[in-house]
Amino acid sequence: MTHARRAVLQALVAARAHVTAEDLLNIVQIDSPEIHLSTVYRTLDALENLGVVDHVHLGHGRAVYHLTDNAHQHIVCEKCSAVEEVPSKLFLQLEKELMDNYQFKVRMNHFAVIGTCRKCLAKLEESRDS
Amino acid sequence: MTHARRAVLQALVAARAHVTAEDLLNIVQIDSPEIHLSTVYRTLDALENLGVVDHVHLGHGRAVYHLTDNAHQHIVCEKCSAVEEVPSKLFLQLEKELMDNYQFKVRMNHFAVIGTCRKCLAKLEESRDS
DNA sequence: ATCTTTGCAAACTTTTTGCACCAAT
DNA sequence: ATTGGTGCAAAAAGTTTGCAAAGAT
Repeated sequence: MTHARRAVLQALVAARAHVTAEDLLNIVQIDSPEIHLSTVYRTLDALENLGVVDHVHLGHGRAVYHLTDNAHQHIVCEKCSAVEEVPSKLFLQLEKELMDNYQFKVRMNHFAVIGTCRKCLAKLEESRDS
Repeated sequence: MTHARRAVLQALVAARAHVTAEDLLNIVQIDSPEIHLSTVYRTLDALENLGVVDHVHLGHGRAVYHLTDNAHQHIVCEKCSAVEEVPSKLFLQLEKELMDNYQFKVRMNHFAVIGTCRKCLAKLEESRDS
């Protein structure tokens, strides 16, 4: 357990949400500006191997990291990029079906579910009306 | 409609499966070696805007492209990278729940569902026994 | 003393872009 | 003739790696 690792882990706990590697870098650099982005990646990698941390792809580009205990999924609007969390239990039936029919054990939360959010759907409605 | 676009579209139809931009490049270059990777990307982009093509992220790195009409999802094993297609109807209930509870219109197939496939699960069982 | 981790710079992978030239209507 | 598409090379964006120096046990 080194200084850098402690700092990254603390930042991750403090963030209490999905953060990118760069977000974490910005947080840890407030107190420890010498810490490098590659150290953040290596620490996250180590923490993932320990099963403490997971990363999720919310969309194109950057991945976000979070502590493993959060039992939720992410739904991401492809129009406005809004991210919402939804409880994992909505996915239970799908997980069961994939297990029963394909003997496939889903790790559902690795990718976000993308689509169109409430607000953007409403906007689309509006513009169709006019 | 130019030569390059025709070639890319033909390659995509011929492939009849998920292919990466580079796969497509390799196919079109058999007959038209002057076609460039950036043209493939630009053509795919144009075709996506027309709604003819979709791309899916199967895992880290490259995306795969396919014609829009294929109504299936991809499940990808994170251990062995095997890709399997599953019918969209397994996802209907989830789509309905997200719509009813969150007014969120899923575009389910943009990301693959990742997890562990039958074979790799079996291997894990074995190694646990020994 | 040994083995691991760090900082740094540089590589890497996939995709996008600027630009001058060429092709399609 | 004009608008848009193409080839190329180079940039971007996100992540990974090689290495020598520094740190942990």
